[in-house]
Amino acid sequence: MENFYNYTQIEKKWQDIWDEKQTFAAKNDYTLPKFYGLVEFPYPSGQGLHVGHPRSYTAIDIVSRKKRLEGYNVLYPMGWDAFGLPTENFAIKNHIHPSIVTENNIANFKRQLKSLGFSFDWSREVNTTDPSYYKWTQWIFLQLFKKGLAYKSQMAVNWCTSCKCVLANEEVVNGVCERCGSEVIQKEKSQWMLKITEYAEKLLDGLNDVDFIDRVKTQQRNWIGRSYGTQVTFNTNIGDTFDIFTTRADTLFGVTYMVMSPEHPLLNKWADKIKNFDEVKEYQVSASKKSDFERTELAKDKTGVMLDGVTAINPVNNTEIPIFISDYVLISYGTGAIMAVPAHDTRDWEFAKKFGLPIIEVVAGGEDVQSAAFTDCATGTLVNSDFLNGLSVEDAKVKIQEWLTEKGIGSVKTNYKLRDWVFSRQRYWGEPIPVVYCEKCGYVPLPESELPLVLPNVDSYEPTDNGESPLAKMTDWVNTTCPHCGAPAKRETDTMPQWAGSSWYFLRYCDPHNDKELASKEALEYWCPVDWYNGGMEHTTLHLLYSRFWHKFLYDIGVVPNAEPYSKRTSHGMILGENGEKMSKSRGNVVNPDEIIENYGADTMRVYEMFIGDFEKAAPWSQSSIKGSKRFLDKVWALSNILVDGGYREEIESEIHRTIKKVTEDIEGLKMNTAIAALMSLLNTVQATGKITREEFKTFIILLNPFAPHITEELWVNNGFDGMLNETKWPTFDEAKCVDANVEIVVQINGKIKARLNVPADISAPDALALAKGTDSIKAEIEGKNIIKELYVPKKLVNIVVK
RNA sequence: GCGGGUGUGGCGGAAUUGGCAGACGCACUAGCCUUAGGAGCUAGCGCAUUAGCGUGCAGGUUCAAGUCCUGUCACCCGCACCA
Repeated sequence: MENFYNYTQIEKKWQDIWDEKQTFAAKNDYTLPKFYGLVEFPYPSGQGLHVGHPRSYTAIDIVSRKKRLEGYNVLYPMGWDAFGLPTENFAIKNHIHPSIVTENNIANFKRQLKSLGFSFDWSREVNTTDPSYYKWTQWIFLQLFKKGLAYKSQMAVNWCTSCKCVLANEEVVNGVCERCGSEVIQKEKSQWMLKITEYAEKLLDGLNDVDFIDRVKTQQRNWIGRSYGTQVTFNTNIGDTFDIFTTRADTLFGVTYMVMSPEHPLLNKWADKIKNFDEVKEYQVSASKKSDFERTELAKDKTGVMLDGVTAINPVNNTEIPIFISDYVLISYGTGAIMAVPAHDTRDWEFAKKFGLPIIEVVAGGEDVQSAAFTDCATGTLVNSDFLNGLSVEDAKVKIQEWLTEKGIGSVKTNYKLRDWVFSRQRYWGEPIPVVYCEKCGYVPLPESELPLVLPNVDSYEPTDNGESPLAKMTDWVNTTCPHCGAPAKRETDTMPQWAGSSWYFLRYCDPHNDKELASKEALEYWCPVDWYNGGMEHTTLHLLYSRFWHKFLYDIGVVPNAEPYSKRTSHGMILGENGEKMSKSRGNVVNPDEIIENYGADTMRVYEMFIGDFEKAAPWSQSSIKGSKRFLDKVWALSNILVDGGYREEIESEIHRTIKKVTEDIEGLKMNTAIAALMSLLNTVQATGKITREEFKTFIILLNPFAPHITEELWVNNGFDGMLNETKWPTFDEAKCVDANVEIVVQINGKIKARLNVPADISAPDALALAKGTDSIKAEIEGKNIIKELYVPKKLVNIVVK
């Protein structure tokens, strides 16, 4: 038999068999133990599959295949997150309807995925652009609307001055339009919002109950950004009061001025009290003109205007202090106003220096506060603070809180960085928002019986001049009647963002053809939660957070059985170009999966991507390293040549047990690279003996099967094993048989290796030490010296300390 | 600035509770085989020609440190005036 196998033919053969037999279709038998493995469904772009996609898909495919061999009923589904801007832009540019572009792209992606031999259950394929799917996306929106979690709000959006069109944040690159390179400004528009902030607490607390990798949990926690502090009411010289939020109420005696955001509503109310209102007005205008980009760039250079005529009174000492407006205070966080403590806050310190304001130290223990702010909360003692003097920061916070509460001017307050989710896009290629606007009734939800509200098929889906959705031009579609009062009304013409369809797709996989509900109760009870979800870190604060939000909402209204959608979340590292840079067309370092499959085969591609390095870390592609994986599979193929009858041979039995243990555990820990290394080692051992027994061979190819499913199935039938490999059982190991009867230990003198000994694995410490000291080379080393200490670490080493 | 992470051969990367650093693979070198080799097989492969030195750098704990502690440098990712 030749040493090379015809991977093209073999892989096609097995892919056809799996397809035809529906080998990997999840069973609807809800009595079986289940495993729900999930990977992020792709956006079917025109570029086709990226070599990064299969890294994630292969890993969970391996887990899924192993779980099946272990007897689980496995759901490993795939679908298409197909609404979105690139498709729409491509459609506009090439004058092809987005639905056709989508259809073509999906066909290409599907072909590519199938050519990699993933064990997806294709009978459950979902597509977010399919009306029978987005019917339920719209349905969920209606439930959110009914519960007051979807609302309209006036807010600033990105506007391209040249395209005369609203852009999503992703379309604004370095402050200019991604498509034409023109300036992007902020424009006020009315937008649909989802009240994700209402779930901030639940989203945080839920993290304690799930098995997510730490960096995902940390990133979500930081993003939600809970901070505990105090809301304090300040009086003014004109009688009005206003609130500020602080986490450092202990520093109240160090407050030397106040700052309000330029957008603060009290400013207009105070217009006639503020003597320099013209100046204030001017500052407000210039602040509003700054783009986010400029605001970030100018972050270090503090600007502001002092109010002339209105001052604040510090409640702890009745000192009159100035009020400034400055854009370093954000209207969207806390109360839009702060107390400034330059001695103990870096930003306040910079501002105070620039405007020549006093800096009063109230926490001692740092450097001179005139040269830098002392912000450490863990050390330091209160000074210049009357009744707080001598306390630690921690104690002072408690005491001042009590004092403020007693006076009725301060209360405990929790704030979040998380903002509500801007949910509308002025675009064609998205789910229509199922709401009608009636002059009399306002925004009225469509009756559920009218869902899906189908995206009308239009000839022109280009953005309009005035920043409205292309749907706005479809007057036939737009003009309707109010579901509430029957009067003429207009449909909402904005569509949902791409994140909508992907926020619940994993639920649909449980029961994808259901036309009565988004999925049946029984299906959800059985399959939820997802047992293992792998995806990119870039989705941690977007898709992953959004979908947790929707899921928690669906749980609250009784649609899903669990509070958390995913039990376990892992994340893969990126596959970089050969030069170590991110793969991109412009860098010219993109690797095409089709070419790899053509030249090396899908099994080699899979093994290589798993062997490339630590799954969680980025790894550069290497065109020469991939040959090692191919060579490995060629050698596996050649094992048929040296196959003999028999069970595990005594001399390699322990290595086989160790390998089963290693591969079994490594797959669960996503350490695919070391699992493959263990299989390579076993192969090397077996090859050195010149033969392999049937039992050894059987174990070996089952262990390899999840990694390289085609070649192993072929070897299975070629060598006369019964049935199909995927119907067999995962091998088991015996812990007791994982160790050899004899092991090599090293003998160290003062920690330096001086000899190696072969000893029985269960040798006693005294015997091991005696044996070591009886060895010639060791005898010479300890001759005439004092033995201070001697140790035996079982199965590892002997260390003799001499002087 | 804040948060998270990473530093190990020429390269990708391995190393249970601290216990033989460099598994496995790539590249490379020599030999074999071949009409030929971007194929295969065999052997070698951290540095240093010896007892020595080696896991970013400097200390420390320990019989023993890639692993623990203190300090420090570099790079990567995320957020970015969140009071």
